[in-house]
Amino acid sequence: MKMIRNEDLPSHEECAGSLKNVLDALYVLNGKWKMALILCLVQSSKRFNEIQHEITGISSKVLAKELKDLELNDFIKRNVYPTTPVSIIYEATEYSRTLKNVIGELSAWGEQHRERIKQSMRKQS
Amino acid sequence: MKMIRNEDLPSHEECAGSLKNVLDALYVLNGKWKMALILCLVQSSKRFNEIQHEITGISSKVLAKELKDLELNDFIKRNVYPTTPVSIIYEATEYSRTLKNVIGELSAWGEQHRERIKQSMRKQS
DNA sequence: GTAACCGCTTTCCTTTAGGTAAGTACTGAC
DNA sequence: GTCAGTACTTACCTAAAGGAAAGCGGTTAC
Repeated sequence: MKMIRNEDLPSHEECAGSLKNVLDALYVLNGKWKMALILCLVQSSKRFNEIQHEITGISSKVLAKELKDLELNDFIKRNVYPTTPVSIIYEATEYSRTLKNVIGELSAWGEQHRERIKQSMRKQS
Repeated sequence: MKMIRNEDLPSHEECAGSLKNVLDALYVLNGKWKMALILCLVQSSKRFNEIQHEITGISSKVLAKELKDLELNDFIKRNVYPTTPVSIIYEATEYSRTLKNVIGELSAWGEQHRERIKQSMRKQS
């Protein structure tokens, strides 16, 4: 008797669509900082040092790299104003605002997750 | 005259809360595969090889590691059934279902993002 | 016996992420 | 001149992610 092979069952095709979507989304939103940076700039446009001050822990090297990456993917815009000295203001694009729901859900989940972790720490002690 | 310093403006405190939430969420959901694996198992419980077949591209080493990690964080449960040979079935926990909205939004966004990329490719050619 | 399947583990290796620290080119204040 | 601030870049390094391929201990099929 042969084993029932996975290929015989149709279930994985139902799954494949949203799976691919999630993988595609994560491809551009990968890494530790991208979502946080988008959230930060959606709330208000900011300068390099302001961002670095707000996202505590990020180094200037990584911040510069992530900003370039986000600009390439059309999530943010780098505006140079000819003041003296020049001001460089990063702002979120319309496109980055399409991530509003994703980031909103993530934030809500993160909040309750932190609470859950705190609870389980209390039980252990 | 002194420059206006960022600290003088209250805006960053409004931002800090949700920023921290997002960072906390990403801390447990980091990496290329975790969200996809959770989605895969929320749709139905599966065996090791079934998962590896569905999530194309993941190696057995990485899959084993990610499954352990997800089990530690209470997102999935590893059930061993004493059949001959033993069946090992991974299933999503109730807690992983709290990510439903996050993953749903991510999937929806990923889908429209892929469409957008396709559009921009057409324009360039 | 031999081969194949299951659920991994092990080894080896390359790539990437990310951190530290220093430096640079400019301007303005003192 | 010197110091501070802005917006980075560069060089160096470590740690983690992740891939390829083989192995392993068991069972079942032929």
